[in-house]
This record gives sequence, C-alpha cells and structure tokens, in this order.
Amino acid sequence: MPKIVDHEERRLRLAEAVWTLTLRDGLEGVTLRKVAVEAGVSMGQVQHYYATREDLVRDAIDRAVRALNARIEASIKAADPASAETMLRECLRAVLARDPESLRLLQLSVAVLGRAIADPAMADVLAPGSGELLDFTAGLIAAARQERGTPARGNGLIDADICWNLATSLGVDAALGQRSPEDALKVLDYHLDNLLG
Amino acid sequence: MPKIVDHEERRLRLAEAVWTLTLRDGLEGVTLRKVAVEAGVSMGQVQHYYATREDLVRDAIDRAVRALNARIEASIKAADPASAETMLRECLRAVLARDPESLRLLQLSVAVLGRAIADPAMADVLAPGSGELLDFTAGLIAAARQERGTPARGNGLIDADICWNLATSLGVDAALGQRSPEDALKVLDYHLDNLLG
DNA sequence: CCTCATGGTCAACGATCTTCGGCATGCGTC
DNA sequence: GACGCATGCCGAAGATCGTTGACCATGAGG
Repeated sequence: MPKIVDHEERRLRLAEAVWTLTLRDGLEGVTLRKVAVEAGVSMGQVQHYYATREDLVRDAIDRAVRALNARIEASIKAADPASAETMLRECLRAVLARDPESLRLLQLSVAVLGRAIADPAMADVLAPGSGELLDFTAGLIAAARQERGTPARGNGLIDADICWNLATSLGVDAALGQRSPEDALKVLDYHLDNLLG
Repeated sequence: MPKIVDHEERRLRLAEAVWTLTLRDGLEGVTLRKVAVEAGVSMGQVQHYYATREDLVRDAIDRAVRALNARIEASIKAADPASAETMLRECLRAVLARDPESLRLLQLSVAVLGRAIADPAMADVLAPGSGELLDFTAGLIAAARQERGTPARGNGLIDADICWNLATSLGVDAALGQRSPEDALKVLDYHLDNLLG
C-alpha cells in the first residue's frame, strides 16, 4: 500500500483556514486559493481533499457547528449536578460566547444562518431546539423550582423553549458585537430569576 | 438635459430581482447575469446602476431590511391605541412572519446575518434593539399591567429587551421553516401572559 | 523489478466580476 | 434648426475564480 496520511488532520487544518477566512472576509470571500495560502498548502491539495468548493465550505461549517455543540455539551457535563439551578444557568450560558473560542464558533454559526435560507440541509445542521433538549431543560426548570420551594406553574416545555430562544438570541447579539457578553448574561439571569422565583 | 429616467424605480426592480434570486439560490448565487435576466434588462444596465456587485447586493439588502422595519412600524400604527396590551402583542407579532410578504422580508434579513459577521456596516443595518424602541415597549408593558390591574415589578427595560429578543428569535425560526408561525405565536403569547399576569 | 493505488501538482477552460471605451438619446443653447 | 454634451446604456478585454483532467512521485505488495 502507498503512503498513508491522516485525512482527518488535513481536513481539520483546511477547515480552520476556512474559519479564519470566513470571519475575516465572509463566506463569499472564501476562495480555494486563499484557503490554500492560509493553510500553507498548494491549491491542488485543497482540491484533492474536497471535490468542490461547496464540499469544502459545507464541511468546515459542519465542523464548526459540531464543535460548538460539543462545547455546550461539555459545559453541561462540567456543571455541578447537585444543583439543578446552577446546571440550568450553566447550560444556557454556554451559548453566550463568553470566551474567545466560543465567540469564534458562535460567529461562524451565525455566518451559516444566511445559507440556511436557500439551503434546507444547512437549516437542519443548526436546529438546536431538539425535543430531548427541551425535555431535559424542562426537567431542570421543575427541579430548580423545587429547590427554591417555588410552586410549579405554566408549561415547562414552553418555558424551556423560551429559555433557549432567548439564550441563542442573546448569543447572536454577542456574536455580532451588538451586545457585550456581560450584558447578555445579565439579561439571561434576569429572565431565570423571574422564571424560577 | 438628456433623457431622464426614474432611478428609484430601476433600482427597486433590480433589488426585487436580487431578493428573488437570494431566496432561491442564496446570496452567493446572485450573479449580475442572473439579476439581469430576472429583471428583464441587460447586464450592462445592471452595471450602470451599481458600480460593483457588492453595491448591488448591499442596496438590495438595505431595502429589504428597511421594508421590513416599515411593515413593523405600520403594524404598530395600525394597532388599537386604546389598549396597551393589544398594541404590545401586535408590535411583537409583526416580526413573526405571519404573512407571505413578511416571511419573504424576514428570510432576506436572516440571509444578511451571515454577512454581518465580516461586515460591521451590515450589523448596523439590522440592530433592532434601538434605545427608543425599548423605552416605548417598556412603557407598553407598564401600561398593559395597569390595564390588567397587575402591580409593577422587575425592570421594564430588560423585560422589553427580552420580549424583542424572543420575538425576533421566533421570527428567525419561522423564517428558517423550523417552526410554524402559529407555534411561534403561541410561544410569544405564553410569554406575554406570564409577563403581564 | 514491476504494479498500481494513494497523495499531490499543474495547466487549461468556462464562468464570473470589473474596467473602459464607445454609441445613442434628447434637453439646453445659440 | 443645429450643435454641445451630459445621461443612459452597451459590449469587449482583462483579471480572478472554480472545475476538470492529465500528469508525476512515492512506496507497499506481487
């Protein structure tokens, strides 16, 4: 068998280059030649790993969204499992772009939103409001109220839905630089105080 | 003076063509040639009214966002001024894409979000959270509570902030087809019931 | 030594955006 | 009425981009 290279490592490096260029020049500004320069490889090599520019961009986007989801899940697992309220707050804070890497991934996700309009497949990639997440969040809300001694009320699933919508909206604002992460956090905490109090 | 044509009418027609193509092929799929065909003019004419492709797309986006804002303001003015609560609900419902034209404009606005990451000027075009709007909304919330006999509580500005973030987030979901306008309306009304009750 | 699959490169092609020079039209002026 | 010229519009050349296909290098197996 001939030379064996780590495809995953190559593709990751190219995806990183696409990320950098996307944040600097926008998705439309991502060209094969610029990606090659940014990644320090020949343009031919870029074409070797991705059949078309569309494949390249799509894979880079996919990796960004998955990396962001992985970070969110990691912060969920890292949260204190003893307190439902801290866990709830930590989960929602994870999409607020409070560290540079999260900000970068969040900005990339926002950059994809535009494509999702004309490309239904992209819309599926995003879609954070999966059923299980809402169930899980609704459970956290109920448990957090119990901790506080607050009586249950309203519809837990809709409450959870609202929480995630608010958090992601605040995250988008932060990604666009229209709102500081601190301000976003303040608004989110305010909402949770009302929800649980 | 030589022949005089209505520049505004020409540009509007070209912008309409850009809108149609954007919703069908995405922003990257908008080419001068396709715009010319869609608008029924020559490519030279497109170039005559816009120096670069960038100018064309930028102006079309700008018009879409302004048209959406105009519709929102119109629905605010059309709301019953006698009841603060109906007015509040009507204002927020205006961004939920409940009619085809609003859906189209909202989808276009979402398509712009991606550009806003690498193009700060675009971010300014969006920015719905202007100070006056929040003040106005906070006033509506307070008045609606008074109508209901609900005592004032919390921070009106943050409440207004949350309302708009929730509404726009639900609108984006609707624009992406991830949520039906009816469901979005249900969630928004649920939040307002909690807020005012 | 030969085979050939894998990794990688390069040049040419069509499509695209941009630039620039040119043509037509019709109001203002003499 | 004729000329001037700014406006509206067109089309071809130049530059850049994505795509295609042929090509070369390497190294494990027969």
